[in-house]
Amino acid sequence: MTSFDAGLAGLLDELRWRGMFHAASDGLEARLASGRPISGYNGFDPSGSSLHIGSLVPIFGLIHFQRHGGRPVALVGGGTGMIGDPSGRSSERNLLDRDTLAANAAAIHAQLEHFLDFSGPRGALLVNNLDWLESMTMIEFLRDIGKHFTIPYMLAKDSVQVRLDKGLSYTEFSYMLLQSADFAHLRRTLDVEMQMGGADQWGNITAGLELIRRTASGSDDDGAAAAGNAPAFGLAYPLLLTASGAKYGKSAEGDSIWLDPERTTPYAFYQHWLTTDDRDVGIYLRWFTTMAPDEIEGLEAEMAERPGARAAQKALALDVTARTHGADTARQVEMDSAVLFDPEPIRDPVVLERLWRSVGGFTVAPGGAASGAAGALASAGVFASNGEARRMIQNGGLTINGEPIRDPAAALPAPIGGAWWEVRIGKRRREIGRLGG
RNA sequence: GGGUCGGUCGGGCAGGUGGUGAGCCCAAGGGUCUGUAAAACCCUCGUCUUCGACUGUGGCGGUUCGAUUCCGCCCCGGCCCA
Repeated sequence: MTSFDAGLAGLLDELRWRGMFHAASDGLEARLASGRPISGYNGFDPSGSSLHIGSLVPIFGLIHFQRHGGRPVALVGGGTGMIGDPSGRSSERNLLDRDTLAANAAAIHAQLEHFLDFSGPRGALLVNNLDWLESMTMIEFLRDIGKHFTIPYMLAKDSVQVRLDKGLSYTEFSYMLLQSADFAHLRRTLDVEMQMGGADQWGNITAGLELIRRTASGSDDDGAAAAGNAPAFGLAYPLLLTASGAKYGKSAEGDSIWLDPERTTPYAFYQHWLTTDDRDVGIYLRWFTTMAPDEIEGLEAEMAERPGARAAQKALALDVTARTHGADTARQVEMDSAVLFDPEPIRDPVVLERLWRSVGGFTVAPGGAASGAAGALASAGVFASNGEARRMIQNGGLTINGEPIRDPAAALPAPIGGAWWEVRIGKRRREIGRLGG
């Protein structure tokens, strides 16, 4: 039986239990224990119009922070994102990039609303560092930011050290100063006392602490004196790796799993979590759900007893999908998955039509059905090439409408209800085909 | 700007004295077993009109019966010098 203080005092205990605690700066624990309201922020990259599951780490950092009474601030790096791309520097391109970045920031905001509560006095905030970085003059930057850092200090950072022999541009070298400027700005304008981030961000986080400490020391900042007398704090999560050592956040094919249902369907999203390695599922339950320790440990015990039932994977997939795409959608794709992976092929045209729409399907041209199965499926886009289709068939990986297909040249089986094919590719792929026109 | 070394399958590398280019490792996919997991084992991994044919060694051109190899120009990356 594990339980945590529901308030700020219990935040670090809970993060430790979840395995999400890597490091905290001195005084953070005492500052949280004081129970006084506190705001904390985490940065997000706005270079795309959607977050992907790699962003779930910082998102859940903020979720747990908010659950324990903190005010989460999500920072989109519109300013840092702009200099991050060294190509495309024409002024026109920059203006376009501004529009894109603004759109991306809005899209990210919408996604974060599924995870964080933006309402009320302690509601989450979204800020864009373009708003203050863009107007800062070079003189201001050098005088207010650069002045407080020594070259030896900057060179000592791990992130710099590993790049010294490979080379890094001045822009990249300066990145920690920009991030420090963000932190100092948020500290000053929104009273944000804490920055959260992955372990790889720790150097940049502490650089921000350094800047705030130096600029705060002259002026009085009595607010921080009560408990934990530092003016600002940092908190880092560990780096998350999969059991097989791969970089977390990519699908088996190397594609990102997006939070945007237009990019990754809720069905594919659910499937991604459902096929989680046994060795990872306990970690993911801790990191990507808010389930209580009892519940997670119960699922783990069940998995140890009857691993084939995959109760933990199912619970994980349903919970994360519900949080990301809504409870109704999550239940729907859960049912769709059950139907698609039932040993019995689907015979009901009504069900097939629904799946064709919700799970995403392909269309076979009227003439295509008569030609060989390999060619028909390749031209319908199910396979990347004719050769891939043949290979799959020859390896025994294709079943259509319950019939194993062994001959690439054989015609497609008769469509169910005159229009539908249920295609099973390997153990995991499921596609619904429709006779098109 | 000068010099130099490189660019070969998704990634990392081999090899190739002008005569059929693709081999290794990893990743990936299929199969068997199980559980839509892992491991293990087997198979596959350029394209096509597939018992056969056609591409293909950064790009464009040249020499040649024939170019990955030789020549010229260009693009990209590493290192050294300015």
